[in-house]
Amino acid sequence: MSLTAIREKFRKFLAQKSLRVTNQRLAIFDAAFAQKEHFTAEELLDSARAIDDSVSRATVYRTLPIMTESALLREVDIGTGEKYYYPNQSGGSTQVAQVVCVDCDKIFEISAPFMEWYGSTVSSKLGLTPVSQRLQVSAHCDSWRLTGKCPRRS
Amino acid sequence: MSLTAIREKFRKFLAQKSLRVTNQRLAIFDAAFAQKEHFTAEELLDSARAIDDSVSRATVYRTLPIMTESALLREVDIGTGEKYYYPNQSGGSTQVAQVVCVDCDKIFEISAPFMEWYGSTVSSKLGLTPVSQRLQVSAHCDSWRLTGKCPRRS
DNA sequence: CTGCCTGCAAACTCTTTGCACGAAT
DNA sequence: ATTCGTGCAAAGAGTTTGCAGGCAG
Repeated sequence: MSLTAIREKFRKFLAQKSLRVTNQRLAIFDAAFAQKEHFTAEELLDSARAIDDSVSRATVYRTLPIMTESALLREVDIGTGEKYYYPNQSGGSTQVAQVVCVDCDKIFEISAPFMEWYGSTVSSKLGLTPVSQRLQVSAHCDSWRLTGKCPRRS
Repeated sequence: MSLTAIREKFRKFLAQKSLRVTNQRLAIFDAAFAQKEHFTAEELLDSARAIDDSVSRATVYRTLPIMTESALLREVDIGTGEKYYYPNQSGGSTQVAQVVCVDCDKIFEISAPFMEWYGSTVSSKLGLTPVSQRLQVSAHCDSWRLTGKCPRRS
């Protein structure tokens, strides 16, 4: 899906939910889809301000849930206190696991279709209906194991 | 393992690490092992104070990592902001997944030995060495689906 | 024009920390 | 007698929210 097509999808989502298309929301959208890695709210704020310096932290925090709901962004919580986001290029609701480097917090997204099967199997045994599942692996990079340093870390 | 045996294990762990056996630490220990469900730091504080009312929030927060390190407690982060804990009766380091009811936050612990295999497989492909893995399924209880109410919820 | 959106700053939640006192070894 | 552990209260991090003014529809 092209960037303009996705931006159009965002406009439509806003319209459909009777939400207004503001410059700030568009700036945040553009900033989000310009990211190459997972990003935090704070990083998104910086990028969005480079596009439209009137964007405030509050608006970023108010816009993120909208973009997550509309499946434009994915939210990842790796338990570090802050949430990470990344553009959902695929458009679908693919099941993904994360491998997280505990040294630099880099996140790798790994397709894990079996997760959904596991979720249903385990839930039904408990009389529950699964909503979502997450699978995360924390790991050291091998260079850390060998040299005590993570190449991506300060 | 009996409760007194576990309490003894706690004393030994403290001694071995040159940590002092204080009334507060023992009260927190007893409070933790009296819990029937997963509990939060705040809940543990309440229970511990019922045993020794001199226990402070700070000491609970300082003791939890000690008990987690010593494998007496397990820590679970389900992404709700606060961490949950529960006594590790088994003594071992079993791989467990969680099924979490999104209505009442009840946590079910499910044995999932394959997680470790998955973690190593996926990590090695990325040149990483796995440290830990977590698998969580969020679900509604069926009574919520049918009646719109969760039996355990306010 | 109406009412949603916005920026600002204060509030919030959970957890951590600096300090001086008190207790375990 | 040391030194670690403690309670208290303040600080911290990330996120949310109340309010008065601003802009989209």
